[in-house]
Amino acid sequence: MITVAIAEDHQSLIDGVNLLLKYEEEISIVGMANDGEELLKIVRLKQPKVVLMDIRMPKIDGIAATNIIKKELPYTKVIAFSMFDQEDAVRQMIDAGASGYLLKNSPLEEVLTAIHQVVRGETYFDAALDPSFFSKDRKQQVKKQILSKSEREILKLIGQGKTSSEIAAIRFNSVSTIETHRKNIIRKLGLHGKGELLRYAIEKKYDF
Amino acid sequence: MITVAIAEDHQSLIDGVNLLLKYEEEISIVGMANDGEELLKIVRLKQPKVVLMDIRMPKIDGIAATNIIKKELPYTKVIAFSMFDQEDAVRQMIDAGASGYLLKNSPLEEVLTAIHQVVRGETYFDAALDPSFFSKDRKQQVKKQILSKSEREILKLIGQGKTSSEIAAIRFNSVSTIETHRKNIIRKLGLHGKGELLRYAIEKKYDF
DNA sequence: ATAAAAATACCCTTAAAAGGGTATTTTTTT
DNA sequence: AAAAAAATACCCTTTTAAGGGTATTTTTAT
Repeated sequence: MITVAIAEDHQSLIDGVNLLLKYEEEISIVGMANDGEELLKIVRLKQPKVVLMDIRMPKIDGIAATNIIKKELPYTKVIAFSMFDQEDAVRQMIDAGASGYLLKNSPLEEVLTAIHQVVRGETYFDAALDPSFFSKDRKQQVKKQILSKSEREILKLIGQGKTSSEIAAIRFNSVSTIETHRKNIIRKLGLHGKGELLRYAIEKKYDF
Repeated sequence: MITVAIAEDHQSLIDGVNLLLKYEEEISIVGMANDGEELLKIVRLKQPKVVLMDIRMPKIDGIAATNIIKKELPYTKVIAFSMFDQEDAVRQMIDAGASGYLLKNSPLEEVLTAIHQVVRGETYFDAALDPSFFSKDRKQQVKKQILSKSEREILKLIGQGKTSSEIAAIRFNSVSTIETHRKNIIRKLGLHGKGELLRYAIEKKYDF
């Protein structure tokens, strides 16, 4: 039996993961927490094999919590479960000892894959992430299309509230180019609808 | 001399406040921190009269930090310095013992007013806040126009990524009504430009 | 009862953004 | 050298948001 604890700020996400894992016979959710403090209590008590860890949490954030867990219970695998890709966050989570990094807008089935992979001692990183974070031999685990350098730069500027024409001016591109990049980013990340890209860009900025 | 410490995640905001307070002869910034842990160290060491406290901070959040400070140094006045209005945050900061609550999109001069007011033993709350949080006799301190119930509801939905037509469907209003509300919210909060309202709504959601 | 505030809903225009293409040039990788 | 990927830039349409009004009804407070 794979025991799992979930630490997640947003109850809806907990519910979603719960719904998914509830019917997995080899996986059992032994604890849920809405903040880092609560999580640590649960982890100490239940000693789960895997922790699905939100990075952004009240009281104790995911990075701090991961550090504490890996120190106290080094065999516990931590999978970061974050709203969006954020370079600092990935770096810090890996440094803290996380075995995986999932994006919340990924299909929930990825959670299952990641759990099985980390209990086997492997790592699992979602693809919209910058692949330079993990060593070459892990590259094949990056399945989804990732954002190119330009795309990441533009995403950052979008997150700063810039419009396409402002970004075009900054980068000495035509507006068309930025709009093409926007469309490619949207396609690669699987976003839909008007505000989604801006939401992604803004939340990514804060999600660490 | 009024000694002030600033705890703030975003260096640019620290710089801004610093620039403002640098030329105030009766105010002296005795410490700056980028996270709650660092802040507590500084506060214990320097014992400032006033702490400008970001709510959302790494390691120890503003609410936890305020609780600790008010316990250890009850004469230290804490002014919450938050990106946006968030009911829970205001409530929790007041409970933790904060003497004031500023919004970051307020004019910087308000920081000065707030500092002087709290050292006199008074409170200072920014106006885009729901006035029901503070007692009637403090109402006159609420100067700016505040959002009405509908406006706050719509702001919440905007923050959830809903478009005007979706919000109209949810609330059984016409799209025109929602658009009018949007315009009024924008006007009341002093926002400008395309993504600003969405940015405000999204960030508000996370700022606690 | 009568102001004042809030909620409702429309008019207009403009500017983005998004969703759908195609296409060329440059850079990188094999 | 050839293929693949990234960056560039245009075409088209539709939707949404925003900035500028005006205006009626409903609710709340004095």
